[in-house]
Amino acid sequence: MSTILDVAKLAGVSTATVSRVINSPDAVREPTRKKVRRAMEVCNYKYNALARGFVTKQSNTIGLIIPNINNPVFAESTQGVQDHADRNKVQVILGNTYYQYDQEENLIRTLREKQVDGLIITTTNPKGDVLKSLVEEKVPFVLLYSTIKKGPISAVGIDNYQGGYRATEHLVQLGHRRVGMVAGKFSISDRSLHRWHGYRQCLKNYGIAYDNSLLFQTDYSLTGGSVSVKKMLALKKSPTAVFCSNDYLALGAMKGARECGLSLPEDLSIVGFDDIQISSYVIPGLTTIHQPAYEMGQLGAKLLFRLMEEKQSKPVQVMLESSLVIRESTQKAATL
Amino acid sequence: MSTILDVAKLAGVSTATVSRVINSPDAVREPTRKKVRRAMEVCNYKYNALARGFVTKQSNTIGLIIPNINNPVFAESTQGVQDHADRNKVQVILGNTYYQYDQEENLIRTLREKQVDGLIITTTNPKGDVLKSLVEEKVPFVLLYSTIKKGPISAVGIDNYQGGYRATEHLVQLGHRRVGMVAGKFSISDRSLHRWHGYRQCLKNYGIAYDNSLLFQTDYSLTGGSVSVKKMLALKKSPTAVFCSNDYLALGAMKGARECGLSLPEDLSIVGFDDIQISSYVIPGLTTIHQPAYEMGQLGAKLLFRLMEEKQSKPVQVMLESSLVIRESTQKAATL
DNA sequence: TTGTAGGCGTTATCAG
DNA sequence: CTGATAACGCCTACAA
Repeated sequence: MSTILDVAKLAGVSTATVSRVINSPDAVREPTRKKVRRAMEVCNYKYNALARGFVTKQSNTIGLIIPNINNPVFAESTQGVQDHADRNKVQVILGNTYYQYDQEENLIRTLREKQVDGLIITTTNPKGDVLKSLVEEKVPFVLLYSTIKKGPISAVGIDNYQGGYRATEHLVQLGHRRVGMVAGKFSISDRSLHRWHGYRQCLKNYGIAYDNSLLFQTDYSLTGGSVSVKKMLALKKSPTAVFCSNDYLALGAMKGARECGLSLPEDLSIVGFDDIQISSYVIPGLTTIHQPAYEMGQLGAKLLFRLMEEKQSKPVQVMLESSLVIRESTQKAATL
Repeated sequence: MSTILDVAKLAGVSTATVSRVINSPDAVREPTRKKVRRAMEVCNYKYNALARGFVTKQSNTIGLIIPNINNPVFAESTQGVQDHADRNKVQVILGNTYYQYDQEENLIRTLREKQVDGLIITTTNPKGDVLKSLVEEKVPFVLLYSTIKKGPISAVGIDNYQGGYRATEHLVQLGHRRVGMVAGKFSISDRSLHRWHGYRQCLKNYGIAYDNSLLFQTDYSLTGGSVSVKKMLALKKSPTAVFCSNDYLALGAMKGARECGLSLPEDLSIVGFDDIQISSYVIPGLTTIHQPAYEMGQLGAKLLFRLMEEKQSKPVQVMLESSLVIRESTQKAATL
C-alpha cells in the first residue's frame, strides 16, 4: 500500500505538496498538481482517512445509537440522519441497545474510543450517568425521540404526553369508556411512560376512573402486542378500545384481537403511535399518532453538526409537531 | 485529553507498560498493574482506538452496504451482522445505496479510506468494476442476498430463481392461468431478475404462454406495488393472480387491488417474497417465499471474519434454504 | 517483568 | 507556491 511519501518521491515533490493537492488543490500550481495526480495513479495510491483523523483529531464519523433497527420508526429516523450525514461527507456507525442501558453504556464508550465526532442517541435512560459524563466532557451529542424540554442537553422529539392524551381523547370522544393501554415497559422507555401519563390525564379529564388492570406493560414487539391484548380481552370487564404505545404493538394487538374472535373495528377500537408506513396499508387502516421520524433524524443530525462546529453553542431542545391520523381501526362505541 | 504518556509518567513506568496493561494485562505484575490503573483513573485517561488502528492497521470496523434500511428485510439482515460483529467487538458503519451504483462506488471508496477491515455488500451490480477491484486488491468482503454461485467472490444468498419458480408454481397449481408479476427494476436488482426467470420458466413448464404485458417493473416501495397492480388491473385481460418480487411490493399491491374494488383473496391472489415479519400480521396473511434474512446477515458476518483472519482462505458461496409459506392471500382460481 | 526507541501516514508550521 | 520537519498516540521488537 503506497503512501503520500511514495507519491511524493515519484513526483519529485515533498509530501506536503501531495497533501495539498489532496486537501486544497487550488493551493498548488497546475503543472505540479498534474504531476502529482499522475504519480498517484501510477502508485495506485489510496488515501488513508484514519491517519488523517489521527492528526486532525476528526474522524468524520458519528455514532448513532438506537434501541432496535427492526422497528420501522427507527429505520426511518436512521435514514434521516444518514442522509444528512452523507451530505456532509461523514459516515455513521450504528449501534442497537435493545433497550438495555448497559449496552448503551458500552456503545457510547466504544464509539468515543473510536473518536467519533459526535453522537446521536435514543436513550433508554435519560437520567443515566453516561449522558451526564458526556456533557461534562463536552462531547457533542443530541438526543432523539426525547422528552427533555430544557437543560444542558440538546434534544429533538415530540410531546409524548400530548400524543398519549390525544390518542386517548379520540377514543373517549368516540364514546369509549373502558379504554385499555398496551405500553412499552416504563423501565426501558420514558416515552412510553409519558404517553401513559397523557392517557391517564385524559381519562381523568373526561371523568373516567383510571383502572390499573387495563394497563399492560410489555416489550416492544408484534408478539408483545398480541399477547397483551389477549390477556386484556380475557378480563371480566374487558375494554372496548385500546391505546397501544406504538404501531408495532398495535399491529400485534390487531392480530391478537382477531385471534380472540373479534372483528375490527366493530368489537374493538385500536389506536397506535408512530405512524409507520405500513400502518396505512393494513386493513383496517390504523388510527395513530403521526410522528415525523425522518425529519427528526435529519434535524437531529443538523443540530449535531452545528454543535460539532461551534462547541460553544447553547444546547437546543426542539419539539416537533405530532398529530392524530384517523383511519379505520377506530369507531364509535356501541351504544348498549 | 491525556495519553498513555501522561499515565506512564504519573505511574512512574514506561508507555510500553501502560500499553501492556491495556492490551495484555497478564503480562505485567500485579502491583505495577494496579499502579497504572490508578494513574489512568486520576488522569481520566481515554483510550484512543484510532491511534491504535493507525499503527496496527486494524480499525475493528466493518462496512455494511445495503440498498435501503427502510425495507424490513434489510433491517433484519443488518441486525444479523450487527449482532455477530458486536460479539467480536467490531463496529459497523452503515451505508444506503438507494439502489444506485455510483452511490455504491462512493460508499466503498470512503469506507476503504476509513480503513474498514472488511465489507458486507448487498450489491446493485454484481458485475461492476468495484467488486472486481476489491478482489484484485484482496479486500475482504462478502456479498449478501447474492445469486453468485461460484468464482472468486464470497457470497451468501438464496436461490432466487427457485423462489420465483415456487411462488409461481403455487399460483399455477391453484388453477391460475393469467399470472402477473410486479418486479423490482431488473436494472437495479438482479435478484428481481432471477425471480422473474423462475416465474417465466414455471409458466413455460406448465404450458402457459408468457405474456410480457403482465410484467411490471417498478421501484421497490409500497407505492410502487400499489401503482403497478392498478395498471395491471386496468388491462383488458387482467390477471387473477400476481407474484410480487418482494413483500413490500406485495403489501402495496394488496392496497392497490382493494382500491380498485377487489376483495382479497377472492378476486386476486397475491404472493410476495421475503417474508418480512409484518406479512403474517396483515389481513389476509401474505403468502410468500420465506428468506432467512437474520441468519443471512449473521452468516455473512461470520464468513467475513473468517476471511479477515486468514486472508488466504478460499472464497465460499453459500445458498441458504428458502421456502414457500402459504397463508391466506392466495386461493383457488374461480372456475368459470 | 519492564524500558527504550523507532515507526505508522498525514497534517501543519515555518521557512524559503 | 513549495519543502523540511515536527508532531499526533499508540504498538512492538529488542534490550536490559
